[in-house]
Formats: sequence, C-alpha cells, structure tokens
Amino acid sequence: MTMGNPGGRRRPPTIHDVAREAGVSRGTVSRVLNGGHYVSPAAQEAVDAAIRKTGYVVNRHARSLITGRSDSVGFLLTEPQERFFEDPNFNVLLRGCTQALAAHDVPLLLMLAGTEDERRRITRYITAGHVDGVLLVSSHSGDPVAEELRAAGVPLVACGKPIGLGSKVSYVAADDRDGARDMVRHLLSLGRRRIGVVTGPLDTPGGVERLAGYREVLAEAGIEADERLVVPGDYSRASGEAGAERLLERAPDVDAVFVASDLMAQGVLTALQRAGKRVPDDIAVGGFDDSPAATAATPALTTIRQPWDRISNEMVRVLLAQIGGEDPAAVILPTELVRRDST
Amino acid sequence: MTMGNPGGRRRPPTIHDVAREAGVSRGTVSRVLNGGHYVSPAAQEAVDAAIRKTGYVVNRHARSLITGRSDSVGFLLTEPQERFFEDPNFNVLLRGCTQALAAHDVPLLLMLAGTEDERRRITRYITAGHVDGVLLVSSHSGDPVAEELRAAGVPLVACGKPIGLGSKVSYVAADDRDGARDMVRHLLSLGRRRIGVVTGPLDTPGGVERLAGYREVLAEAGIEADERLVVPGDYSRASGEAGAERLLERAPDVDAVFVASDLMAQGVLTALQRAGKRVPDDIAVGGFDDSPAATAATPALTTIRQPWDRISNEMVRVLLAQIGGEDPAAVILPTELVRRDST
DNA sequence: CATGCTTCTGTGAGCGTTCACAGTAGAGAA
DNA sequence: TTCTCTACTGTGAACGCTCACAGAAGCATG
Repeated sequence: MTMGNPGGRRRPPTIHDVAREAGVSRGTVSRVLNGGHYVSPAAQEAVDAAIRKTGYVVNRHARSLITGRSDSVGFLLTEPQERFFEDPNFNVLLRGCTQALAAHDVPLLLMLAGTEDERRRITRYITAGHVDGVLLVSSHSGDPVAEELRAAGVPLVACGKPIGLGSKVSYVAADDRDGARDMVRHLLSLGRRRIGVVTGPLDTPGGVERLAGYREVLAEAGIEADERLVVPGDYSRASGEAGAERLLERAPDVDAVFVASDLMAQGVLTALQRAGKRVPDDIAVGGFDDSPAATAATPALTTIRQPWDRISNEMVRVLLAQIGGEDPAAVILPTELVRRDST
Repeated sequence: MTMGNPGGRRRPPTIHDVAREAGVSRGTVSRVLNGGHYVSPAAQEAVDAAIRKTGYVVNRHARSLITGRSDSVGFLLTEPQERFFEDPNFNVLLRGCTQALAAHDVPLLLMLAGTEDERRRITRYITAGHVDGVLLVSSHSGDPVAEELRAAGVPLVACGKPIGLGSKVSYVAADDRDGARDMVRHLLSLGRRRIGVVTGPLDTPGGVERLAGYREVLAEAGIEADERLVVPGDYSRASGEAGAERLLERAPDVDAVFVASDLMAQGVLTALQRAGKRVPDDIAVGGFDDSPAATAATPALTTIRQPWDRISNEMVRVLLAQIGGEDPAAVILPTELVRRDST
C-alpha cells in the first residue's frame, strides 16, 4: 500500500530508486544517463524501463554540484533596456535563443542589468559559475559587464559585433554593410540619384556598418558624396521623423532615403506625408530590419531582412561549442532585400 | 606563494574558506548567510569581513540539493507565442517580473511551450522541482500544462483570470470590466450615443469582461442595446481593420467605437481614414492597453492604461508568498483612463 | 549549589549525483 | 594452462551546503 505524502509534494525518485528497480548499481544508471558508453544492452534496457516506470528526472543540482557545470546559460541584456524591449527584433532573438537552447535541454536565465546594483549582482552571479555561458545583447561600446565577464573567462557570445571588447569574444551578426549595399543598389536601380540616409547610432557597429555600405555603393556608382544627405538617427521613431524633416530642409531635391531601421522609417514616412511628399513617387524609402513595423507602415516598407532565426541559432551553437572548449568564433550571416510598396 | 590555476577558471571559495578566514565554523557562516539569527555581533562581523575578503558567493546547487528548493522561478508562456511576443505588454510584463524577482535575488527561467514536445519537457522539468513556482502567461482557456502543474501542487500565478482552471489558482489582473466602463462613460460624456465596440477574443476573460463593462454602462445610461454595434475581434491589427469596416456597414450612424485593444484600434483608425471618417470629429475611438501603439497612432489614442508594472510586481509577490506556504490569492488592480486625441 | 533558560557555537550526517578505481567475466593469444 | 585485453559493473568518496543536535557559557531563579 502506497502511503504517499498527503499535504505536500512527494519526494521524487532518485537514481538510487531507478537502480534498485532495474537491478543494477547507481553507476550503471549514471552511465546510461550520460551517453550510455560501456553499458550492456540488457542493462541499458532495464534502466530505460525503470526510468519510465519511476518517472525519474535527474536532479540537476546534485549533478551540477559535482560536475561544476550548471547546464544553463544566461541571456544578458545590459544598458538601454527600453530600446531593446520595444524592439520586435529583440523578441524574435529572445524567443529563438530560448527555443534553440531548449532543444539542447539547456534552460535560459533572463538577466537584465539596468541599475548599477543589478549589474554588480549579475556579474557576481555569473562569475560564480551559476551559468556556464552568456548570450549577450549590448550593442553599445565599452560595456563594463561584458569586459568583466570576458576577463573572467566566461564563455560569451554577443549579438552583433561588439565594439571595445578584445577580438577574443565570439559574436554573431547580420552582414549590415552588405545589407545596406543591397538597399542602396536597389534605390539606384530605380533611377534615384539623390539618395539620403538616416543613420543608426554611430557608437554601434550596426550604425557604422550600414552607413559605410551606403557610402561604398554611392562611391562605386561614381556619385559624389554629399554630406547634406547624411543625417544622424538613433533607431527611434522620433529620430526618424526629425531626420526626415532635416533632410528635406537641407536637400529638398532628395528622391530616396535609406533609413537604418524600420522604426525610424515609420517616422520618416510620417514626416514625408506631412510635408506633402508622395512615397514612392516623389521619394522612395528603404528601411532595415523587416520588423512588424515594416508591414504595418503605409505604404508597406521595402526593407532588409535580418535572419534573426538563424542568428539566434548560431549564437546558441557557438556558445555551446565554446562551453565545450572550442575557441571563440565570429559568424556573419547574409541579409535579404524584401521589396514592398515604399520603393 | 599562490599557485593559482593557470589556463582555467579558479575554483571559487567555499563556505569552508570563509569559516577558516573568519575563525569560526561552517555552521556559523551558514547562519550568517541565512538571516543571522543566533549569531553574536562579533561573529557576524568577522564572517561579513571574510566574505568580502574572499569574494565568496554561495553555491546555489549545493544549497538546493539539501533544501529541496531551487530558489528560482519559471516564466511560462504557453500556446500562441506569436500573439504575445508581438504584444508590447508582454515585454513590459516580462521585464517587470524579471526585475521584481531580481530584487529578491531569484533568477527567472524563461520557458516557451510551443510544440507538444516542449510542453512535455517543460512540465517534467517543473514538476521535478527545478523551479519553485511558475509565473504563467496563458490567456486561453483550458490550458493542459497549467492544469497539470496545478494538480501537481506547483505554486502558480497567472496573469489575467484563467478560465477553466479551478478556483485554486492565484492570478493577478487589471480590472478589465471597470476599465471598459470608464472608457464608455467617457464616450458618453462627450455626447456620443451610437457607441460601437470591437471586442477581444471571447474565449479570454479579458475579452469577456471588457464587453461586459461596455454593456453595463450603456444599460445604466438607459441606452438600448443594439447588437449591430457589437463586432468581434481577436486583438490583432487586422481584425480591428475588418471590425471597423463591418461596423460602418452595419451601423453607418456610429459616432464612437470602443476597441478592446490598442493594436486593433490602430486597424480601426486605418479603416476609418480609408472610409473618409474624421477622428474624433465624426467618430471617437477609444482603445485599451496604453501600448506604444497608442501614442504611435495618428491621432494619438485615448486608451485605458493597465498597470503592468504593478501587475508584474504583484505576480511576483503573490508567487513568492505562495512558495512560502501562503494560500492562493486573486489580485485585481485598477486601470486608468488616458485621454489623447482620438476622443 | 543546583537548576533552568537563553544565546551562541561546533560537529557529523546527508542531500543525489558523478567520478576514479577496483574488480569480474569472457574472449582470444601465447 | 596462463596471461592479456576488452567490455562491463559496483563501490566509496567526494562536491558544498544546511540541518539537527549536542554542548558551552552566561545569567537569573529556586
């Protein structure tokens, strides 16, 4: 007769229970659990059956205590949380990483380092070995947390090429420069010649690269650079709106704009509409990101799709490899032009 | 001479090292770590100093192994991930929960139960005790994961009143009905009498309650219910657009619309603009959520703000209380009318 | 002086797992 | 036969912590 444990949760079965049930030793069960080398088919089968019967699930705490690994990784977001949390790409990335990790049975711990206090706590938590590695989202340069983690030898994979960190840190990024090139070439192919740009923040690699791609293509097309056509933005909708106004004021003959993010492009569209410009007839507008904002905009935005699903998969792959002892690696993934109604 | 551990991460200090450094026993250090009862001021101080000096951080795995607690909680999203991941409120909620938990030094594990496979793995993971409790986001009715967790006695707090689960599960929700009442009263106060509604999905409590609030206020104002003014939606932008078209078709004299979400309200605005209706002159539009979509819309949306920061705080508070042995609780928080340009 | 109570401290056991090691059995080679 | 090698299995010792318990010291009370 089973007594159970009325009023509380039952004590879960241990490796010991499984061993007894299967008629083998703890060691054999453990071997089955960890890859099954040096176990006889008979034992293998008996243990499998016993696990199913008892509903055994390994106690990760006990395992971690002895292996020194935690078999979990952190997803760390430092600094300007608002920007990221409002960015739909961030969602896709977070979801992709979570799922890719889940496929490897690795839990993801979400860590937000907003305040100085949180920063300190998280750094201690990580360097104390409570996670085996970190997926890092922190576009801005010279991140002290990232630097500290790198110095402590914590496996680290950044999303986007990190500025300021040594070359020893892994990262996965879309090919921003090439994406920008594609877009500007596309605008050129439509016959546009006075092509403006609203840049991203220039303390981020993405911002820098996208601007560089723009400049490259114009140069290779033999079009003289005109700095009046270059206005700065910070990826926010508001800065797109302001940028477009400034652009129209400085270069009224502009016939196309490459905007370094879809969110900014939404702002650009608003400003152009207010100024009485028709899109794409008077001015063609190209975005970057292929975020939901791109399809929601009117007209729907032509944009550059970043392969976020592949980015998250690669981040996880590289991180797990690094945890497994491999060297840091940089992965750059191709982008894709998505043509809609704004060009 | 310190040998260190060249080529690898150093073994972190243990409670033993701290004890030796402070000249006390492990037990005393442990007591200091866990609240400091029954420790002399002198010992307290010595241990504190030793912790600072050695940089000691407790090994949570070892602790969990013996206490049976994991001192972490899961943030579980079941089912229609797209809907939530595109919902800005979800971000705010996730962030709020993460930060509230961080304040208690409790890590958050992000769990996405999309596929059947993931569902099973997550359920096992949780019931095996790898988290102490679960923050649940799953508006739809009859969630099998939630039911299983509840049956297993896992502390659980849902966001929004769950349908289908017994009354034994805690939840935190905004007062949807009262918010809807406020909005409709506001529209009445502007002199509108032909007030339509685009509802949320009616298999969710939020959808049901918001509609109920609408009906209540009209009834108490002595306005006869007109079912032509009620059109269904599913919180998506597209359904707002379709809903507005349908509404105009069925009741051309409509002079206000209460839309059960801002995202849908954006769609409504688009459709109204296309139909040549001026907002708010011809038709006033009220949203719900106060999401970024509300300020981004033109005209900016009058809407009902849900106190997401308080909701996440309360969810965490209730969950931790429940983990600590308290009974399940329901918390309902007041909403707030935010007036902008669409009414 | 004995007794009790409170406050504080150290000690040993044990949480559930992995790992190193020792040991067994059977096959094949000398 | 005897030895070696391979394939497999069991055992004790950790991992770092908490918890129960025993005991010491100080102080008031009988």
